[in-house]
Amino acid sequence: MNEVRVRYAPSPTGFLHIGGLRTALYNYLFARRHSGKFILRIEDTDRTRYVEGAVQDFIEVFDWAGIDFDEGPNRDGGFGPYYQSERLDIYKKHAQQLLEAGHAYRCFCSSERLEQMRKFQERSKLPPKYDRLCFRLSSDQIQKNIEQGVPHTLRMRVPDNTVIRFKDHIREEVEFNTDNLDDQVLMKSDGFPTYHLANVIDDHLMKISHVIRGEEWVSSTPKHILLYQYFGWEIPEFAHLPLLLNSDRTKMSKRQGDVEARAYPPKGYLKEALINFIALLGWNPGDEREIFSMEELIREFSIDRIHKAGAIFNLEKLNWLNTQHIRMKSDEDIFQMLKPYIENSEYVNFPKLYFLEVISLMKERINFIPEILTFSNYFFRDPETFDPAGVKKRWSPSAKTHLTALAEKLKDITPFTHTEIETVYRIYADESKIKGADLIHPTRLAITGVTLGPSLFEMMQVLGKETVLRRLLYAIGHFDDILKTAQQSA
RNA sequence: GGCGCAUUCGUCUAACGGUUAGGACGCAGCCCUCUCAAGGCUGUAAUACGGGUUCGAUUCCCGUAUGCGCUACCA
Repeated sequence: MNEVRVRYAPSPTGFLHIGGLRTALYNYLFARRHSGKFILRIEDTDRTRYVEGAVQDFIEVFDWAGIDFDEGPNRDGGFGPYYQSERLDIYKKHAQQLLEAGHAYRCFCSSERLEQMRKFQERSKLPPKYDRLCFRLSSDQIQKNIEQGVPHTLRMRVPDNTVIRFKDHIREEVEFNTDNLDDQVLMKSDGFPTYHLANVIDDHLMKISHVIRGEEWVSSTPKHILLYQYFGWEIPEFAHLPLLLNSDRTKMSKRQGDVEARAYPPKGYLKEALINFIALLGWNPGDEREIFSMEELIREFSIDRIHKAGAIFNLEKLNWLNTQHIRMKSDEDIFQMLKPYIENSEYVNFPKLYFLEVISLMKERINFIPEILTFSNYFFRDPETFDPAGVKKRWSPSAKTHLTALAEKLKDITPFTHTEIETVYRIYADESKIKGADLIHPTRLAITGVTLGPSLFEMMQVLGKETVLRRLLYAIGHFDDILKTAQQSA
């Protein structure tokens, strides 16, 4: 195999969506797997749909996700420029070449005429194709039109009744008859090329070895092959990826969940989880492993194992993968990810060391990074409310007596470590002939206000003696009020 | 409508002619346990349909159905 060179070639008509991210990822994995190059090319030939900031968004998301391209905007690899809008001369030159060889012709038809023609064809149940009116123009007429400055496009001349076959790495052999192909516009009247022309020229000039793109391009591939043949160029390998779908099996779009990749990081998704997840949407290693790092994906990835059918983006599995990857992170890494949320919270003043301790207790209990702050806010503030159901279940008059006695004992514990605390609790339970649980639950409720959370004794250690005693004393002091409130809450 | 592509548990998927059709998410139950998670175990649930080919089809072929893509001077 020659050097592997692949590209992700988005059109900046919107921010990067999940499907695009997966296409880019597969290209990237394939390139790295084969020690090749991954190129980012911006296909900005449609000036009417251009979205400001889209290119910036692509680059930011790739940067976040760890998909680094070898060539592209601001990363010259000797095959630039990488914006198609800066390559207009190249397209013009090649278009001229096709024109001279008779593989393309000028079309002076107005968009009004084309539209009427299409409507008629639709009504008559004919295949919608250009009727080649301008192909039959005499050279005199063409000359006259040009002199009069009639705007025109350049269309490719598709041969009649010819079968075009190509081998797709994912779907075996695909076959088209050229009779079903339109004389595609190659150059628009504004001087910009269409996707088909620019794409083929750039893929060739940039020495792209494998075209890995979405399934929506399968039906245009025969046109591209024709162009390669017209130019006398070597045809690259093709792999058309299955589409990503909404939960109702329609093509993935907005309205249903977040399709823009940029929406995921702020929600607390790890790049490792997102990458892992989308890699598995249409690909699998052939065994039962499911957790992969980028390095492992690069090592294992193979085009031949890409699935054929479209896949629904299943958020629940992504969430599960997120918890898996969170648990594999160090406390320090999680702290770094949590930092922006801390800075935006009222807890900014707590020391880093304290957060690290909270993280080590919480990281196996959360699905998303920011939940460390929201689920366990009792690490940062005294409880103001007490879960009524928990109170009703756990607070008995005897609990008040025990809590009072325990508060007294806790004062003397030094160092205030979870083992020491637990020992005191266990001994007290034994002496009082009650179950540990009957002490633990009321204590938890008293110092956190809720019935869930990490191991009580470890939590007490992190909170510190002072805070624990303050909360305990408060709860004992308001014991009856809290109980009454809980009972009233039905 | 035409052309193309696809079709295994609800979802992501494995099985490339012979399996009690496997795994994962989700859901349910049990175990563990100071709660919640996590973990362990068990359960739940699928080859779209109809014909062939074959000793034998999830697997190969042909139809049908369904879904999706394309059918622009959009990509």
